[in-house]
Amino acid sequence: MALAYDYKDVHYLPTPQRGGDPVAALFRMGVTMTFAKDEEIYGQDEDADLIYRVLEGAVRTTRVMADGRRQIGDFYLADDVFGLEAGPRHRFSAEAVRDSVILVVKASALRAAGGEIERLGWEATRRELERAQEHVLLLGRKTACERVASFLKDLSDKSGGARVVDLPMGRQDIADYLGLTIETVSRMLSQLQSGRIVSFCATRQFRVVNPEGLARLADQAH
Amino acid sequence: MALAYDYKDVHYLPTPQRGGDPVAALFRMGVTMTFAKDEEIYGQDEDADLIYRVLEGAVRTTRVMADGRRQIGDFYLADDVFGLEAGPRHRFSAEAVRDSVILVVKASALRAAGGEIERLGWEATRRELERAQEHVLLLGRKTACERVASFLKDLSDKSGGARVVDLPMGRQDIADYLGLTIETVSRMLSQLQSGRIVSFCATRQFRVVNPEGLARLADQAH
DNA sequence: CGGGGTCCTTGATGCGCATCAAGGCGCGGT
DNA sequence: ACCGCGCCTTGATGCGCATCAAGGACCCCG
Repeated sequence: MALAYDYKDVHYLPTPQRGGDPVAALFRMGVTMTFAKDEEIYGQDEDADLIYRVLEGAVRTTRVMADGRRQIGDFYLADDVFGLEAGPRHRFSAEAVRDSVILVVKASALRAAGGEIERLGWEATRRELERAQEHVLLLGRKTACERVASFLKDLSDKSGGARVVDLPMGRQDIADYLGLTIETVSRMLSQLQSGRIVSFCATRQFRVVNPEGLARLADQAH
Repeated sequence: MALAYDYKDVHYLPTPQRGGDPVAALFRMGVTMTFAKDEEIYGQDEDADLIYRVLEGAVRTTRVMADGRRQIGDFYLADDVFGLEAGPRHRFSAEAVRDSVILVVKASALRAAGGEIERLGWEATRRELERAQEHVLLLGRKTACERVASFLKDLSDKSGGARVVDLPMGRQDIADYLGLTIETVSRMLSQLQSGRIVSFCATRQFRVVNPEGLARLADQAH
């Protein structure tokens, strides 16, 4: 239901100023929308006419095979831009991982703006590509333990290297991102915990106990 | 050795006209270079100041982990553009799969050109992203047999849906692209052949015997 | 405070692909 | 033609992760 949204959810923005962030320029004429947990933001094979930015919450992009196997392309947290992963049509769908507030802008408007603004769109696309390529390496050549370690490290890095990190998503989402099953994810998390690499304060919050150990497990990659 | 090339390999181009191809505009002021089989075109962590187009031959992008595990990011055949997969520095290296002729242009020159030309660069980056995301799905959720089938179908599609297709790369490269071992690739190829899906005329050339069967195996993806 | 549902963990077993090992095939050199 | 070497195939075995199964932890709601 990307475009058939409720108008109560839409708010026109008075030129948001998010701390001198250059990407904010992309969204000067956007609208905000709210999505409930697990609500679809856009669907596989829908037109890719909009681009999006997370204000609050978390988003996943997913692709489902005919028999139900699911792959998550990426997660997007506060300030991340998504929806660029497409030609004319989206190859993945996007869903709210939990209740989320999303800023939306027309891609065509962006293209029309030209120059500097357009270049920011290219930059964002390039970052997406880099992340996708890291993901390819992870899925192609890392073990289950390395995948989970990479995932936790990535989350920690995204939070500016914080030692205590929240997991916005459940175990099934992690599994579908890492190309594993929920049981294997759970086992690897337990294993990392008993190896004093991380420590779970709650099901969805962990502490990095041994950052070097975590990096070593994650970055066997050169 | 991307930049320390031999000058004998460099030829300035008299505005190449490749059949009205729009991407050709990107390369109006490029130079051609030749690379021998397995020669490096650019290295991991090198500056990403150039973009490339295959004129003849084939190229692979690779990433090697500390312990030698290797992942191939993608293959590039005649007319494909590569080298966009990067911020300031390349995350993958690029090597010639066999003797190849490559057209090279400065990315900064392209950026300076602005407008229409720059947009083509964005388009090319977006196509790269789409391919990387297909690769993620393949590596995350497809079985060995499906991966090999997808690979063969992809090659056939790239050749305009040809029934008889050449494999420019060896089995090890296929394995490193698909996240498998060389033995498994070989076994799956044999299996597809005895299932009358494809038929190998030579080690590096096959015929698509049953296109629907191949598509069914490859495209369990919606 | 207790009941029920969802999500998560842990254990037992099995399978798909990796690993180890041994030839076979094709191709270039002499 | 023949040899030698690299690449590929095929077979035997093992391991890592999936699958199947059974609780346990947490949370919402009465």
